[in-house]
Amino acid sequence: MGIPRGTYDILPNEVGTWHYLEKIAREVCQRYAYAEIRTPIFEETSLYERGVGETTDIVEKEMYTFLDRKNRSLTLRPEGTAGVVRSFVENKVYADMQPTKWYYFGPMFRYERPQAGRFRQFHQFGVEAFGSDDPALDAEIISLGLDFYQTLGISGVKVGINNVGNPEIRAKYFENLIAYFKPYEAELDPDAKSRLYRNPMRILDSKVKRTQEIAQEAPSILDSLDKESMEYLERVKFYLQELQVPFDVNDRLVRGLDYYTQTAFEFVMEELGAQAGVVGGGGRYNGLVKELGGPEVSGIGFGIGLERVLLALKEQKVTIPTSDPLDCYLVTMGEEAKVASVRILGELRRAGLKAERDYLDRKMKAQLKTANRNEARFVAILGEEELVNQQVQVKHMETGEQTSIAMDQLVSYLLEGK
RNA sequence: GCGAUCGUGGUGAAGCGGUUAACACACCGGAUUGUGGCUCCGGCACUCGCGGGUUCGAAUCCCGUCGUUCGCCCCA
Repeated sequence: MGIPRGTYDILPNEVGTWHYLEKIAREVCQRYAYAEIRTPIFEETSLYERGVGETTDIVEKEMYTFLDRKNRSLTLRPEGTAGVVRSFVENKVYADMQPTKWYYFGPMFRYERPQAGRFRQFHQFGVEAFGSDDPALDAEIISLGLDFYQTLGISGVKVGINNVGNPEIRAKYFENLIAYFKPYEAELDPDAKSRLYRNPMRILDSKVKRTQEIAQEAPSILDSLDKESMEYLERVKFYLQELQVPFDVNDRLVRGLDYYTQTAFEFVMEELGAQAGVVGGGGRYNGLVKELGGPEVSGIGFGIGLERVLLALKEQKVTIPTSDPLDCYLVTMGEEAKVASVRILGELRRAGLKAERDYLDRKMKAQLKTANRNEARFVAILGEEELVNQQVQVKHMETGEQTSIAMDQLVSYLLEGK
């Protein structure tokens, strides 16, 4: 037996880091007036088939799908947006005042070969906003994402944006691309060839040299955009400038999910290696709410991969404040003292102090060592002599100073120093 | 799904065909009958992912298998 492939335990000494990520995410969202939503970790399989798109890699080969005892097909969520949109529709939140601005946080599941910054169970922090077509909202979302990285202390995250039009425009653009690539078909690498008729946009960011050369002169989607989409892109750019968000327009930027319309964007950190460089991505999905049974309400959001954020923090040697020192470690000597310590320990804890004692019958020296390891601010020593006098020796671990105080004064003494 | 890589104690690692599997850190104990962070001493792998094979002999070679890490596809 072992842990399933592509998963990992977050041990207590790492949990502090995760708490910190969540805390920053919540604080940033709070500033932008987004509220947290929690949806199930699994959904009906058809939600993803319809929402994410039948021909996407996620749906074709990466879903953790299973039948429950009544033979319903369920799937562990591979991404966050579909479930959130389902909830938006199912709870008729569109009937409330708009826009609706939500964020979420949690594990996602994709059956893939693990790699740097890629796991089968991984964690995303995501944001979704419904009910507005204002390009200022696109800019707000992008800016929120960037703010998250910056607040964490990560620098050098680049924003790439594009406009992928709408399904009709994309269909037309695909034709243009196919027409362009067709004469070169024999020269394309096998991957590119197989994508030619399925999703020619993917050929554009090929890493194969010859394919790259051919793709260099390929038509840009920007030339296929209608006036409305072009203008939309311009407005988003304008608002990003207003928000002082640096960005690059990247007309080759494609996202892996079918539902994107208009704005598509990515957060990239080049130094993180081949796969992990994209630390977040998102876009607008104006048809998705309707596709999933709701009214015609537009939406936009992003997903940020937290394992990749962690990689970035490590790469940039950003340290995270996680220490949680003990207020008092109770050192006992002798059976009677040990018994008496139970009551004292209880009092300390009820008074709100983080307190601990030895449970392994270790010697005083070992107990002090443990206290030291646990970063105890104070140690209270209880031996036979103290017991007789109803006193404890209180030692301040940093200064080494030690004083004798009455047992019933211990709580107030420790609280004073806090 | 494909390619490569590695798999030795709690951790990081040496050993790469021959009687006792280095070393460091961590952990436990002692030096110090009741005082931590430093120092010194001692303890801690009948065994080298698992299965099979080659050999007089394998942690060391071969095959398989499982897993790791990295890359491809794709993505966070």
